[in-house]
Amino acid sequence: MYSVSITVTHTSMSSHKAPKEDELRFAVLASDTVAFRLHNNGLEVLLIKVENPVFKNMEGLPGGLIKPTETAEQAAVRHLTLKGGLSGGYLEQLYTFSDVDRDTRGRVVSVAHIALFEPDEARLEGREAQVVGRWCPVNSVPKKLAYDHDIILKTALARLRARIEYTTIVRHLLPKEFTLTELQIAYESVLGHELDKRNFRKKILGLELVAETGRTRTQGASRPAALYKFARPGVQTIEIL
Amino acid sequence: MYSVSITVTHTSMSSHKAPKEDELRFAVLASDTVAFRLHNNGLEVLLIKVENPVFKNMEGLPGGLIKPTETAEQAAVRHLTLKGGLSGGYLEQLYTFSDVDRDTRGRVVSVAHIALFEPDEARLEGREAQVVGRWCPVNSVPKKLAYDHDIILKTALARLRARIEYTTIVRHLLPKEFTLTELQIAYESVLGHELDKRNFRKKILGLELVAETGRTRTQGASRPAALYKFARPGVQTIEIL
DNA sequence: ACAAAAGTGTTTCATATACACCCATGA
DNA sequence: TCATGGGTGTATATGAAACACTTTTGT
Repeated sequence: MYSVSITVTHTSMSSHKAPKEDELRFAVLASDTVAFRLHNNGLEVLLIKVENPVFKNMEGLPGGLIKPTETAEQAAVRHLTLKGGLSGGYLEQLYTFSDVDRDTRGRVVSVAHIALFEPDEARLEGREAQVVGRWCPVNSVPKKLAYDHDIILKTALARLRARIEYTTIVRHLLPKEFTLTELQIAYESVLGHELDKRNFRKKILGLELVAETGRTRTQGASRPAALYKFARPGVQTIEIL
Repeated sequence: MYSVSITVTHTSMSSHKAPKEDELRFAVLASDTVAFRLHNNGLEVLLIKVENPVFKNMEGLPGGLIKPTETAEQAAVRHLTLKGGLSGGYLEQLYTFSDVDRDTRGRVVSVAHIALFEPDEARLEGREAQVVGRWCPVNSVPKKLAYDHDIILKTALARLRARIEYTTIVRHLLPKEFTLTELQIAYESVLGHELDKRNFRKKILGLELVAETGRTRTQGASRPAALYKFARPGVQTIEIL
């Protein structure tokens, strides 16, 4: 079924003598995902119990093998469903980690992704799946994670913080309808610092990224907040020059 | 030698029944590189003759297999040396292309990179290597390239254009010492539009990205130009917010 | 009436843009 | 002296940052 005929005529495959298939197919392909959600006004990552005895009692990122019949992205989705009962969510490729010794058990190349979940999507409900993970505030993540998952997480955080500044990815951390305060808290949670309310609103509204839904939400004993939605579908890039 | 023991206890590898090693190592890992240089005030890409008969008479990107003992980056460097006699250069990971059918001969997952060469480094000199490539102006690239290399090139160009705006990657397309006019032409070539000379210089000097070397260069019958170098080593990110 | 969160404007400062002429050199 | 590319400044407009009070609701 996945026994494919590899001949060595491709520019991407030329070599002086034709290698045997064993030499070509030497690595295991994996997919590890850094899943984020917002909770209690903070950014959280999904951590998973690791069973490899080398990393006894350590946690790591959810992930798993890529199958012959699926892309790296499809594998990421599948493993999130399997490990966390997570469905939906937004996925974006992060980086491919190919260090020769990154896995203790042999050559494993990992295509890492970032996943973002809206609050409703982010419940860990293992129905048919065994749920072995927990959401952990990014500031409380154990210093050491299994494998090179520290590095993957660090890379993911840097990327998320960079991209939230010039894209509308933040939308995938929020429900369809949200208040401007919720949007501001989302930015603050990811960036790790506070923003001025008036300037924030001026900027967001000025860019016409969001539109009023006309609906409002009342939260306890206070003035009702207008509900907004993102004006255009998908993640858009904000022109900076 | 590359017979590694893969057991299925990793969080990244759990599955209901343990697959055999053959099933785990099903894909060929490749590395394709989009190599850029500046030449005649324009941006050029390195294209290579493709030997796969499915893509008869088509060109593609330089690339090749990743070996069991090297990272994706090391493979990229090795193949650039092999195919183009190119050494040195700056390399940055672009994206991993894992579509199941992207290669006609079976499952090949490609970790693509962007490579930037300074004018001196960018000569195609096949010494021990067979040189089968040519530098092609980005605007004259054939509409159809082999495999999914159109998409890889498009992705690379978008990334390069984005990153030149908020980093100092452009340094790797220029010699160590350069005039401000050369720097401006580099930006214009990559971005594809002209810039105002006075505003450009004000901005570059204001950011203190470059420093005068004290040396000058005389070009024909005109005033000598001051030579600059980048002030700090490596690619730095320019704060935009 | 009060507590709690929503909403709103102005001033100041820095950066972006538009634009045209003089300078140093080799031929 | 002329042709060639190098180098410079100012005025205007736009966006960023700092900053505090009023509004609407539930209790």
